[in-house]
Amino acid sequence: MKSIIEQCLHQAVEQLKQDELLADSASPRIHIENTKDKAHGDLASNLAMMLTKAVGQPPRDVAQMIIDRLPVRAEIAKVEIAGPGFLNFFMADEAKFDIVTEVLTQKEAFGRCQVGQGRRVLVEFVSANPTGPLHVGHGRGAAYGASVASLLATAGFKVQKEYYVNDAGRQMDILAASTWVRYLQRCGESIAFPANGYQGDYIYDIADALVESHGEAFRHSAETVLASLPADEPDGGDKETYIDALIERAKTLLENGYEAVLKAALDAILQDIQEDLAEFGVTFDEWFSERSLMDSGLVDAAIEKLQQAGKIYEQNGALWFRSSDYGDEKDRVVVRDNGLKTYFASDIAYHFNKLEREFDVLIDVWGADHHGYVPRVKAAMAALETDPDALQVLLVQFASLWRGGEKLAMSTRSGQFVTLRQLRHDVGTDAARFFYVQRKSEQHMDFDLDLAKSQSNENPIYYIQYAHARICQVLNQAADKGWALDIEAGLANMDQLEADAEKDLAILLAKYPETIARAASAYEPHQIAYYLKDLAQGLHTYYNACQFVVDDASLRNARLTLVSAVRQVLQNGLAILGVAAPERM
RNA sequence: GCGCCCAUAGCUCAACUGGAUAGAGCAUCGCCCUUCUAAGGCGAGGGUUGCAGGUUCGAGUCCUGCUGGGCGUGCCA
Repeated sequence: MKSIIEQCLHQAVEQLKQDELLADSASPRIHIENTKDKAHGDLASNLAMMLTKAVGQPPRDVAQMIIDRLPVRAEIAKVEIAGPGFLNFFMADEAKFDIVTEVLTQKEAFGRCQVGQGRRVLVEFVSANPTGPLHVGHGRGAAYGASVASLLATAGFKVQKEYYVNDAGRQMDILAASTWVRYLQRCGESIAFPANGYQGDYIYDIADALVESHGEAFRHSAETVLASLPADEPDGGDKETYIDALIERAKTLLENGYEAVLKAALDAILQDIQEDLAEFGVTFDEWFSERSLMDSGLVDAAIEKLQQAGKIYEQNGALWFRSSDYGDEKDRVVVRDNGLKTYFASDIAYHFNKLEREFDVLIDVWGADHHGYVPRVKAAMAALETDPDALQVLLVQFASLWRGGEKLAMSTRSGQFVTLRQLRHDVGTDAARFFYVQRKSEQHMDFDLDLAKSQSNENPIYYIQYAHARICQVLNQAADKGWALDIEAGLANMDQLEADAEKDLAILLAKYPETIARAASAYEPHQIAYYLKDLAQGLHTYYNACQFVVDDASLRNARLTLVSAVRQVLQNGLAILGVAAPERM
């Protein structure tokens, strides 16, 4: 419908040019919006106001000039000038229900569009360090990233979802050392856990599995392990120095066994994360290993490239990248004075690699605490002569959890945090996915556990699911009476629909495709959530206003056809958000 | 100190990218189940959009300066 009006307005503008009331060079952006107030018709355009200057007449006069040149269309019942110069379009009632046919013929494809034009987009999200289970903070990134990915796919992008696994570097050594100490404790060695180790209980589970599979193969006496190690923090030492020494000791004593311990820990945690996300309805096409980047020499190659571009210099024994040449606050280290490459070095290589895989758009979903990182990654892309604008970093703010009216304090280092798995078990996947995604990502959000958990009218997810279930049950009941829905008869009798609730529903259905397009181009799945609430409300209003299963076959089929179109759109929208559409509740 | 993000009804949040009288849910107060699921519907009250300027036909939205909060500002990841 919008496109029809757009065409008409376009023709009117051309006619204005022919009549020499408007310069040929003028090409106004034709903007059509949905009206908030029914008195303003169904759709409105501000075109006349936009053209005020170009035409040199007051906006309302321009509006009249446009109306005089509008082609006549059956779908448009009436056009009015209103307010400061708005053009208000009133749709013909018959035309309002055309959308129902579209929905029911396109089915799950209804709402798809081509704003993506088949461009290849890589959505990288979650990418939590594999050093422990996912917590609720990761949950928001997971829900958001997954919804953005399916939103983009719906909008005509070719989407690949990727999880970047930080399986290289010192944190992996700390993980191995933490696991080894727990393992030694399980073997009966009296050895204190390092202050800088990963404290969580899950390390015990990995150690237990290690005992199970390898017996005492990695056991060394506490005396041997601790011999001449510096003091740990509780004993007045430095925890960083201590754990580095402990790591070195582990490598020396375990030799090849060290890799085995590390791999056991890494595999166990990765598998846990993978299962956790799968149960959350979040899957990936690729789990991209940082270590594989290192091993295949891509990190060295990327540094080499920067060197050739003259963007690397040495200072204090380290290699620095001149990111400040590209707007970063200061230069950044890529190779430390001890020869180790930084995380940033891997990230440069990773992003370069993404583009080499011929993606047109790169989307990174990051926690907002990493925002300071954006300029240096873009700087690296620019230095490598790739387009920094191809990278779109979407920042997700933290969610604070509330229970019993109190904010839950969380700290990762002490292992005191609510895991994503706990959250799922507590409130269920549907409610969790919906709650995360119903807020704009850059908005700080409060996650009310009691509300998400409550199976009541306070919980918005049930409101939408209930609308879907209601439609299913109505259709079932009609079928039970021998009045199975006849869509053909329904579509042929749409003129039977005269109630306001019915017209409102049809207009809501027509808004779905544009909601998808808008939400996709802004990376805002929350718009889908709000739309679905509106659509569900329209259905509930209709349900209370009219009886669907009536004796009159043509009216009955028309009504059931309308609600089955609503059901289809509810399904399509919920699928994007990763929320189930139950048939009964 | 500097940089980025945020501030909208009592609470949690929207507002179609600058449009008409700023909207929902929850909470409060009225109504509606012998009729397809009341996890529902209809209605009422509730606002100087943090403050002060500016840009223009028009600002919650854009620009500047304040106030208040979050985050960042490592040869950590």
